[in-house]
Amino acid sequence: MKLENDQCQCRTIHDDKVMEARQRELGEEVTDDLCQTFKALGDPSRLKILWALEYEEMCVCDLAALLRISESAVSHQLRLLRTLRLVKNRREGTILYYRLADEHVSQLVRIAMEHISEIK
Amino acid sequence: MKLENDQCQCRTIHDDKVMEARQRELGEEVTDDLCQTFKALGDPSRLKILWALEYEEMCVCDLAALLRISESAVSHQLRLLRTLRLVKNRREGTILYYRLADEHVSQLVRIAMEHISEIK
DNA sequence: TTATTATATGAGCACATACTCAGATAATAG
DNA sequence: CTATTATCTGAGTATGTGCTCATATAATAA
Repeated sequence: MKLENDQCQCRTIHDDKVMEARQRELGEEVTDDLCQTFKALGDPSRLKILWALEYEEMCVCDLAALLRISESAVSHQLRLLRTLRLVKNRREGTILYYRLADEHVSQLVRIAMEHISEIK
Repeated sequence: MKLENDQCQCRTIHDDKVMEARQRELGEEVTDDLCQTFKALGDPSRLKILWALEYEEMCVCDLAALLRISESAVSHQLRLLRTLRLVKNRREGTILYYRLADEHVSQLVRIAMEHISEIK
């Protein structure tokens, strides 16, 4: 058992493991991008929006009616999902129809469902 | 174009779509469980922990040294990950070695990486 | 042009959460 | 038993975030 004090007072028991793990570490930017994606899926309103859009495109009004929250709230969430390129939209007159940007959301939800069904 | 005011002042443009979406809606409990899982992956410290454990089991000290945060902070996060059955541990004397509970975390991270790499 | 409809957006607030700190447990050594 | 080591945990705090409200913008209709 080995003790080592560095400036942040961290004890390190297995230096070799820590060193190896550092080789494999994700960059800060990649980590943050991944977290933003997962965080987007980690809110009930946004997850419901994405789940609804997996089946067919919908407008802001429809999503607000479905989730029983304000259109403003939906719009705020859609902006975030747009920024993360999880949804896209197309305009038809004054109406904006939103849809999933790609297959990844569906895949992520499906795997997470597998997980929660196996641990219950 | 159809206007309909219910008690929560929501306009619904496409009643049919909303009705269909309601049939497919996830239950509240499933939604919350999914969100908790994604939220767990949506924090940089927890994601780094999970990413490290994907390669090999590690103890609290090692993870604290790797992430350069306190052991207490690591322990708090590991408790959450344990509750969500994302990690497991085994005891060897006073040391607890943590590892991933199943394959789902790896799969989720891999798909999320695909997503962020395709949108850059 | 003005009016209407659908959506977007900034500010503010209430609640959630990730950390620190102090102290409690659990296993082992002497 | 006591001392030490590794980990856990509750309370407090600072930051983050999801909503509401008011207002702005964009496309269409009259």
